[in-house]
Amino acid sequence: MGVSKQQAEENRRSIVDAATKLFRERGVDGVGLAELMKHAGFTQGGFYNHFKSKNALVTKVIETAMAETAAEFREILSRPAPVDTTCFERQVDYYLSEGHRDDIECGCAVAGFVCDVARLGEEAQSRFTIGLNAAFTFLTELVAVGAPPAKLKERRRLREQAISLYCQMMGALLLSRSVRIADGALANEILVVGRKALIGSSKLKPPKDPERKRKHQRR
Amino acid sequence: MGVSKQQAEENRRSIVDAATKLFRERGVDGVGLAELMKHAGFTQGGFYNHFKSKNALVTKVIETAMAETAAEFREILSRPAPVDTTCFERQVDYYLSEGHRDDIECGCAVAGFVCDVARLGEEAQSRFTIGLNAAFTFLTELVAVGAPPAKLKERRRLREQAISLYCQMMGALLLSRSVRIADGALANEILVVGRKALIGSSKLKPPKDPERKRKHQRR
DNA sequence: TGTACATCAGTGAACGCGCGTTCACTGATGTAC
DNA sequence: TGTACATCAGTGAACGCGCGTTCACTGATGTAC
Repeated sequence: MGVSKQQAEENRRSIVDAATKLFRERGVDGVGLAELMKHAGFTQGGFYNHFKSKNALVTKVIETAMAETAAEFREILSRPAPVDTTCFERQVDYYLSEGHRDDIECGCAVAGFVCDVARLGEEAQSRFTIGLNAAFTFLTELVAVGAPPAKLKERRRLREQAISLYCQMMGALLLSRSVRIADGALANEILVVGRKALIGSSKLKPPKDPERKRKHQRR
Repeated sequence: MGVSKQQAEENRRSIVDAATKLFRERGVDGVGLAELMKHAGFTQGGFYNHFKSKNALVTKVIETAMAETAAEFREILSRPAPVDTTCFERQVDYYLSEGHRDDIECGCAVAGFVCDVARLGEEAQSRFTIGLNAAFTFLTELVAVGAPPAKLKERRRLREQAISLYCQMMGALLLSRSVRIADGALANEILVVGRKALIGSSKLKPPKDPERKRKHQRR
């Protein structure tokens, strides 16, 4: 129907946006191109003006989602408000909230794509890796804030802690999602336990500060 | 072609066995009934002599996989050899081994189905819940062994610790699988860090025992 | 115990359907003169 | 600046294919007498 180059670029964006939500919610195999294009506001024939195959879209979607994830992390770290220990806590509280669990289509892209990506090829995985590393680095920054000075010298240790915390956080999210319909109580318990353990463990070896310790136990 | 009732029962089993492997590896949506029946050694028409739909098979597969998982846990706990702290360590070492990560079709059923189950209905999820609870209970037993006497009185705390450790363990397994093809080094790092953190954290509050503490730090 | 028959697991072809992909066509955009 | 034309995003029908499911048929199993 004749469309400006800029408009075409925006339309391509719409397709990727629709896909990033639908793929997360129902899986790559669970979404057809006809439905996808309809969600983006087009007819299915137009798809191949933008991507050479469904697989190419999948790669693009993961790449985009991961780039956005990484950008979000950078944004948080560069805020005028200083990064302090509550930063990590807020992150955990959000990540393991019922809201985030239930909002799969807009939720964490790593958790949303982790299963599909394991079954996809090298190309998709390598885009995924970028976002995953960004998440690890981001968390490393956050745990570094609360870490005792001795630990600060060892970036490796901090990264290890971040990786381990991230696994726990994402694992809890996925498990909570997987039983939500059948057993809401269990699903919520997993979230609560996860928050408690994560926020607790980030303070396991803090600078000696009895006040903080008491706070932790009170939870 | 005429088959005894016992043989028919065994054949149904073959279908479930083939499905449990294929579904784990490629996802429920990634496996067709024709291929599935071929793997089980039959033609596709016979499927509906055993199940009223693909969905019914999915439910049955999850139910069976979860029952087997639970049975395995019971078997471990009832072994003549006493359950000691190495039990937990061995479990973690196996769970986060490269072998277990790469052997998806025979690996942990919870990790294998967690993503599909989140998208399935209540029926499938409720079967899944049974296995998940069994895993939590099993891990609770294992961490109870190494826990200080004070903690033993509080089953709730132990269960919380078990849930949190399980999330971490499964999260690490899934993340390692998701980047294995594109970045084997990162995939292995996740496993190593996970083992270190899990085995370390299970000993974070042990009975005061300097020997054990030194061992932990040496890792 | 032997015979006649109902049962039902297994076969393989066929069903309609939605999939990913291709195609001829449209017409505004963007370019060449 | 105005005109003629190439480009190409979008349409919607069609392609072959594999999906889940159904069906008529087969023939050994299991049952009734």
